[in-house]
Amino acid sequence: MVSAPLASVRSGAPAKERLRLWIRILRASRLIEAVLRERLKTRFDTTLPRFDVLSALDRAPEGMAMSDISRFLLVSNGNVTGIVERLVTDGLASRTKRDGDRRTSIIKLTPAGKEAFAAMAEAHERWVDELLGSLPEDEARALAGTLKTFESNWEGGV
Amino acid sequence: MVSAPLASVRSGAPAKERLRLWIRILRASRLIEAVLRERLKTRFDTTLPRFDVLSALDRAPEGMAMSDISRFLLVSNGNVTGIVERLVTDGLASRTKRDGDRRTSIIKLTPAGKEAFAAMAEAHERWVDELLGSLPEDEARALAGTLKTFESNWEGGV
DNA sequence: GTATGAAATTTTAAGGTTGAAATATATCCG
DNA sequence: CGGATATATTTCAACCTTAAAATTTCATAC
Repeated sequence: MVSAPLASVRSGAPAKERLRLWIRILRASRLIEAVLRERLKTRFDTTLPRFDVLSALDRAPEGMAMSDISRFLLVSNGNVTGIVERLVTDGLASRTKRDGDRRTSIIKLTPAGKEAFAAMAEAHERWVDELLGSLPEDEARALAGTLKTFESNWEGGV
Repeated sequence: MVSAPLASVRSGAPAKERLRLWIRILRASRLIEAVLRERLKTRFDTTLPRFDVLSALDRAPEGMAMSDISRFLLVSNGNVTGIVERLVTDGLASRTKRDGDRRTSIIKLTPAGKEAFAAMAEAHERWVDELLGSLPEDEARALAGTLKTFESNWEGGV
């Protein structure tokens, strides 16, 4: 035995503290998600996963491969298959083959998809602003900064 | 027309700022959840929702009604039905009727359930500590405080 | 060119999730 | 008492989600 576990050495009781933080992050995101989901349903008759995919596609006018979408949204490949399928059926997205690689589909928003997303995005932004309205501007910025650093560290570390 | 929209008056461009924050919260929680889910599966052959229910039950030695569980975990009633069903099948939870009200079931951990949860909780706490390890202690505390306030405001407002 | 392995995607099975409808029980009030 | 209303829960259909297996296509090395 060379030393106590690192975690115990770092400081008082960090594990408990971080666990509490994690629970708070989880609850906050679930509270917000629940409201957004419900509003997307009642006002636009759509779902959060569909909105997420539209949102990803909207930032990529040149289109995205299926795997780009799943990587960006942090969901599995098979998951995206079904959602895109329904978006295509509904006329909001299109899929074409990429020249030179018949494995890859390129998914794009259709004009109808762009239009539908624009309306949703506008409402979505208002809702989020409302739901997070109790956070003072500076705290929001600080929080975002901390989480950004966290996410950056993720790629390298974990 | 009396005034510009409140959001625009409060300060520069708060909506965008809060939207960014929301996206970061969402991504952070998805990143962490993905790891926890994968580890619960490989090391304990269970799922995050099951773990969540066990965790809720563990804090309530006297047992919980189905609706207590769903309210606490922020999920729907019907959802809990299925998860508890499987926990009971696996011998980790028990359901009994409450005297005087035959609508209500009281769900409790069995001894096997307590034991299984204890092992998982210990690992879970270590994992979270590891995954959030890149956050300095003071930032973690600040973040938790902000989120706590946010959650408190929730009940009153929104 | 042809085997071999890598890459992109879909399929499949199991389970999670919701909102709404259905069921069962309790309570309240005239 | 008996009907109306409220509460606790389950059922249902549709969709989301994952991990793993299967499929298709590509790239590389003989």
